[in-house]
Amino acid sequence: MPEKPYNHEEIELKWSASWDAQPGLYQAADDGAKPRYYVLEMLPYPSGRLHMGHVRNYSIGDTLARYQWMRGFDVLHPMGWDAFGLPAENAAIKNKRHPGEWTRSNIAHMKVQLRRLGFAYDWAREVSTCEPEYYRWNQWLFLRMMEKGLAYRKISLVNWCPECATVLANEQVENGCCWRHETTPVEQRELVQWFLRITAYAEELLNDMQQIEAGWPSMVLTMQRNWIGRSEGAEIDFGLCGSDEKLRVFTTRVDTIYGATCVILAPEHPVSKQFCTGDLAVRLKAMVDDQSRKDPENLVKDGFFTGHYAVNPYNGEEVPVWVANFVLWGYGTGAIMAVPAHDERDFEFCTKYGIAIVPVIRPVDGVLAVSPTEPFTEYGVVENSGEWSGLASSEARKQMAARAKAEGFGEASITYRLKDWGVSRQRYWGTPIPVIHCDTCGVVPVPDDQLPVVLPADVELTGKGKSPLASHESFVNTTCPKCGAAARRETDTMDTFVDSSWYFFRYVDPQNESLPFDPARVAPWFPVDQYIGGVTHAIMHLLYSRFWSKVMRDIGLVSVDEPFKNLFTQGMVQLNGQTMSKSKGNIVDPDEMVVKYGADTCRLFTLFAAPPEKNMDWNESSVEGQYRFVTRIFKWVTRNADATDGSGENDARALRKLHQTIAKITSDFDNRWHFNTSIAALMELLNELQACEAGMSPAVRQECAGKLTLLLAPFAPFVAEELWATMGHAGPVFKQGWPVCDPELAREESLEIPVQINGKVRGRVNVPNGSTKEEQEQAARADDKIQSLIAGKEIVKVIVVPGKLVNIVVKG
RNA sequence: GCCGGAGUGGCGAAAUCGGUAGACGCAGCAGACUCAAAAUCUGCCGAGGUACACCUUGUGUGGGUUCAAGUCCCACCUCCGGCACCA
Repeated sequence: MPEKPYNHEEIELKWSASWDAQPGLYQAADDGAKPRYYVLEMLPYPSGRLHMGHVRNYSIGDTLARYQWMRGFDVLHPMGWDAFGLPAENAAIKNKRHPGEWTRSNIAHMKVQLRRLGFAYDWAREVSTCEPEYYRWNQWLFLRMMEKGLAYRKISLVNWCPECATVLANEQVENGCCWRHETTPVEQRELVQWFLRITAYAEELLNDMQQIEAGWPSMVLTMQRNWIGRSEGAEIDFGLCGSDEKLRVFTTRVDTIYGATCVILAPEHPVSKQFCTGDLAVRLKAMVDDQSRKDPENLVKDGFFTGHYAVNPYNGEEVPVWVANFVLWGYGTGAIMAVPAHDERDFEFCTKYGIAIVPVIRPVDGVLAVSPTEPFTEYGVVENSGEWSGLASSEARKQMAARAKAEGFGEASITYRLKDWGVSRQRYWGTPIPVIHCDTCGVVPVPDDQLPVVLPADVELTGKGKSPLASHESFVNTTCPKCGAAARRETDTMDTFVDSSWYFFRYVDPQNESLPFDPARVAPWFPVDQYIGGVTHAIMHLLYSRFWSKVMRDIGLVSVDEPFKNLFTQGMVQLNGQTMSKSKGNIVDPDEMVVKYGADTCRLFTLFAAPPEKNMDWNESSVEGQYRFVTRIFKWVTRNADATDGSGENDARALRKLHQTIAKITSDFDNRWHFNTSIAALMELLNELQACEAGMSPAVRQECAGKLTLLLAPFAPFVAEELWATMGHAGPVFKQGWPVCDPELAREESLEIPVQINGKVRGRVNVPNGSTKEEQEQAARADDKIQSLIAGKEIVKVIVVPGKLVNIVVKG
């Protein structure tokens, strides 16, 4: 067969149409006949167009999915849409289009893009979170959480983004600003809000990390561990002078309590308000409202004495009660005991205001400081602390907390940085929270058989004022399911992170109308074998998903503790070292790439440019290199596929490289996913085959053409399918068996090994593969050049690493 | 400040277990083909030297361990990510 020219457009459009016409092509059999493999990529927000980050994420996942098909697994590879969210509302306001219409047309376009790129998704399992068929189960699950006390309402200070006109979860606040509006400071507002009790699972979220330690990047686990922020300590009640009330503080260093020289309250603490009257009330108000507290980096410690005193329960000493801007209301009890001798912050504060500094801990091998110039914050030996003096810090912590418990003025306690997940959003385009407010019955859950609470379509969006649903009368006005009286619907919607916290379960049973999914169908697919997405979701999405899975397990829907066995976080796609973004105007459009070079080239380039976990820079001229590679491989295979001539003197050489390449790529897949080196190995193979071509027999040409096509298939599905069909084989190519390396054929007959003298390479000798140490040493010594270099010198020793090198150590 | 990760040619990178540093590709240079160009093919391509099948030097900096260090240890510098008054 003469070589064919490579026409990417013709080939890709042809196979694209063919694959689209076979809806069952990428479906999992789900019958247990083959071992199952679940490849999951984070579902996109339907913003309108795919960006290069999507292309990279999905190229990695698709390559893995196709490889696992070829390895004989029953692969589940679904895709869906994280379709609720604020951008749809904003776009609707701007363009006077309904958010649903905007979202659905975006989905339609992006789906075309995904298909054009050749990603092998089972579209029969497509999930779109803005459809009532999906979000009714958000509501159903929310009601189950209410029943278990895991969803609750409370008044609290919450993060409010004025730009979004809604509340944000703690996880959605970055540097005091909204995660979507990086320059908009988040305000604190006191509102009644719905919360999910993620803190009830704090301990489990920490402990179960050992189940996924092997399969998750340690950085993500560390970030989650820090976010949860478990801290062991004690809560201690200080008496208030002239009152029966107590003031509770949290400390991790109760062993230092004899050094406490004041108690400090957060400005928001109720006792602060109680103690501050007259002028102090004005100072307090100013401190509460002070926006600069949002920026902890530049916050200057500031505080004032309330005029009140508290009593240290251990030694009866009276200490002044202060209010200070650096004490956080949201952590611990919102009040601390200040031990300036043993805490950096307390030292800074007390030095500034001339509060006494009393050292009570000495270094294990040192003496107690007299008038310290800096705090000693490490563990040591307790001194000047009554009966506890002489104890080691760690021991004193335990014993002193036990005493507090025994005498009723405190107890050992564990505090978390993690707070409950605020899920209320005062926006339209989200899942309505399924409760009804009745004047007589209070908060009443919507009964299951009335789900879903459907978002009304006819809503006026202005972006101003309160939640759009609140002014929709026919939505708001309803009757109480309990007493039948007139009542009002809840008008807040759920955080969209609820939607993405369990969608991966729904994929397994996406049409289920009586449950979120059938537990029996879901069980065999979990945990997900491989989850792939950006590290930006390390805390929010991944922590919420872990939490939600545990709740579903406790409801009896799921049998695993952890949803994702293996997590892979891919790097960002950048242009000239900068993140691509609309505001910077440096977006590379995948569509243009596909038109110009084809999907195969686009995919190969994203995989070749860098290992998948690293950030990669988009460089158009490098893309052309991939196009050249695809063209060369296409031409080589088409002109050799049914070759009839050739001597065969290069057969062994060609087959050796072929089988070495099979081993290399298989190992890349199984061990580390460095597809850049896999593709480099394919290039090396092609270079070698071109060099050998004239001397290859027809049978070996065909053999190499076929295997090369199979090795290429996970990376460049279109051209591989075309070549496979050209060779007259039945497809699809990604369901063929993955080539197996024959170690005999891959084996090198002789090896060139370097000969070093004193660790410097001085020559190279050829030895038969499998030579003994002695044979290698002999070959090295026999080399003319080596002989002349060691002549007359004393050989101290000779190190031989079989197949690797010979190092002769000489003296003189 | 604390916790991670990284630093290798002009560029993206490779070296997976301490054993030939720079595979593979991009860009560049030279040549072949061509009236010419593009495409394609061949060769060269870290730096310095040179007798060009050779020598010296070289993986952020400075030390160390080792027959041997990009890789291990100590100290430091720079960049990226996360956390950051969490008591």
